[in-house]
Amino acid sequence: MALKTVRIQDVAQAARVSTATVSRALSTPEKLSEETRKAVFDAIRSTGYRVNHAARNLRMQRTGAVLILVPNLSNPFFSQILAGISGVFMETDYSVLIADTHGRAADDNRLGDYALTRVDGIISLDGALPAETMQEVAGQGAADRMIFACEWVQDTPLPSVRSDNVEGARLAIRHLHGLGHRNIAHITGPEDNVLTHARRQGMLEERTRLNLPARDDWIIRGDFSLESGREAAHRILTMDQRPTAVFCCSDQVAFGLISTLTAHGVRVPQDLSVVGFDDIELSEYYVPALTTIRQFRRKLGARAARLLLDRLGGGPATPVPGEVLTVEVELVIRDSTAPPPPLAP
Amino acid sequence: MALKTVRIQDVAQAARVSTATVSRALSTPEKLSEETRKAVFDAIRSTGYRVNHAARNLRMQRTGAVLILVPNLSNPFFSQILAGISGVFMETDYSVLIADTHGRAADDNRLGDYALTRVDGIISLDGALPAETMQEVAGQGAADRMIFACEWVQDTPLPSVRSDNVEGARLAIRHLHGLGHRNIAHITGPEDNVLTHARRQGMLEERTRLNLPARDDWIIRGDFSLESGREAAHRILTMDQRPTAVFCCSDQVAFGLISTLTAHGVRVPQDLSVVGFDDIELSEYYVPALTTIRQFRRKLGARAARLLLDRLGGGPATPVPGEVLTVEVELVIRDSTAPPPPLAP
DNA sequence: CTGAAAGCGCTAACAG
DNA sequence: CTGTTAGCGCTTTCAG
Repeated sequence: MALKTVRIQDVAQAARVSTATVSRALSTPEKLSEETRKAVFDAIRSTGYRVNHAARNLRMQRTGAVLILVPNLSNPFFSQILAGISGVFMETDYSVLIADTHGRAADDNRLGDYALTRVDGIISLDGALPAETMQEVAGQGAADRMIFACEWVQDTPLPSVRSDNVEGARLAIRHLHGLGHRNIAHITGPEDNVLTHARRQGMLEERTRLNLPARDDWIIRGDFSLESGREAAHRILTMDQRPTAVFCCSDQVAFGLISTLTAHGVRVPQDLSVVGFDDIELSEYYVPALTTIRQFRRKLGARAARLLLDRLGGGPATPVPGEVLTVEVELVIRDSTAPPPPLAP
Repeated sequence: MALKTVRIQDVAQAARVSTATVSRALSTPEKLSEETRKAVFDAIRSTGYRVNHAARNLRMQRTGAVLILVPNLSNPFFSQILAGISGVFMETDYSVLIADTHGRAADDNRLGDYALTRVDGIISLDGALPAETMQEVAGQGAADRMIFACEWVQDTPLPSVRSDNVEGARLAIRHLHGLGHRNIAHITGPEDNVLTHARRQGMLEERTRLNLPARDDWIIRGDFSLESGREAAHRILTMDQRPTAVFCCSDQVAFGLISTLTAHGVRVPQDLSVVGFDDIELSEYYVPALTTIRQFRRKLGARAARLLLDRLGGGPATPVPGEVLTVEVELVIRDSTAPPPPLAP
């Protein structure tokens, strides 16, 4: 601020009106006489006035910002959801704050602090918020200003926007079954994650419905990461009876799996078929191009943003608490799936 | 805010001191008597007080936030830089605002608006800010509160933190040359991008130094994207004389290239070697695992954050304007490069 | 339709 | 070491 800051009062002076009028020109221009309005806007332009948000927010008892809680900023999966969210708020006068919870949400009561004094609302992409944090948020009356997107916390009354994870898993299994696979393994996410449960459930349901064999060691614990895909590959390589197809809880896991399998001479899809989940941009360009369940991440983010906006603005169609908005998913068939090898059992 | 908000005054009352004392307890606790300090902190705890940042910021003539300008949020390359930046600011009382410039930086004077009233400082990962925007920023005295990271704007006095792009390109070419390649192509970034120039320059320098053949059509225009890698592949497939190796300006381009080449029966690295740039997490898990130039993105982000922090705080070692901090890069050799095929010229 | 005036909650002189 | 006090720049009654 090298140049002295232009206040609303300077504008008022230049326009020969009161500060109240300038303020009104900004918020409710239609309530001013044509003449006055023009004078004010001319003054605004000539003085180079910019509103001071700190002052406005203080006065209005709001912060003008929303907080996005991301489990892991360096995971490309989230960036497109962020893009969706960010796109919506860009059109509003809210600023978007982004915080990485690093898997282990704000240890101290930082979240509480933010919830109360730094932001008007929160979108959490992290479903692993500690119960006490949730309590605090709820207890502080911030509950109607927080929603979940993508992930969510079980048994919370907060609304959420999520992909149809169960259906996604079903689609994957059905696709593999349609190709002739019967021995299908699944690499899960971390045990405490809601997505893990939803996808595994869909997988199990469909497996049962189709009467496919169930072996315990075909459910392999992972954590959505590339590394866990690699580990799963090693597990599979040492199995006495290998599955002919693997449904992975994320594309990253699928990449880790395929890369390691390939390095060990197992060909995908000739020897083993792989289905991912997410359809990140890269999946189309993997070798082989990955068959996967597409999540509309941008749309999901945008929808979450709008939902929060509604609640903040006391919008008309304010959804009931606990509402769940489900975004459809779709199967994208590429080159990582094929009929099982003829000689396989 | 269901519960009435606790003000500094309420704390003062509870602790039987003045508001000034409470304020001091928060900012300079060492200047209070043991006794008073304890009383205040007890009161803070019992009342559940939280500072109101809008008020503090208004008073202190600051905003308590920094803005990160990202060319494209959905590009995984940036997310880890963000993580690095975000990690540093997490330790401070600055909030991190993230805005996607969508390649075409804030059309309206939104950036100016932000620069002046919503944030104390800016880190731009976008080197393609229109000149007029830069002018505005400079003109507003915001120049000493803005820096670049990763990308930068040519001929600007603003400091920047960047990878050693030229050296990275040299390393790539040297590696390929060491394997026996002489016919090396390069897929560039967009023409108006500073990284494009730096990397191409390094590439050309080294090619000259090593006395390698230069063909114009071996410099292929791209734009860092997967799609542009695919397009480049098609170009290469139709060349009368194909290069035996390709140095790509980004890992994404390399993926697009390899995936398309593979689909057309060209094997990497047996028929053609490929080197990327960035070393995004996935590169290690690609098929084949990608040989590439590693950028320490997290470190780069963190360093940029600290640089800005210094300038905001008027830190001791405030760097001179225009300073360039260079972060080293390194060659990571994996499986996408090999000696050229024996039969090739 | 417009103006005067009262703060929003906090910090920083300035006194004591 | 602590208290008093004057605003930071804005919006919003309440009058006119």
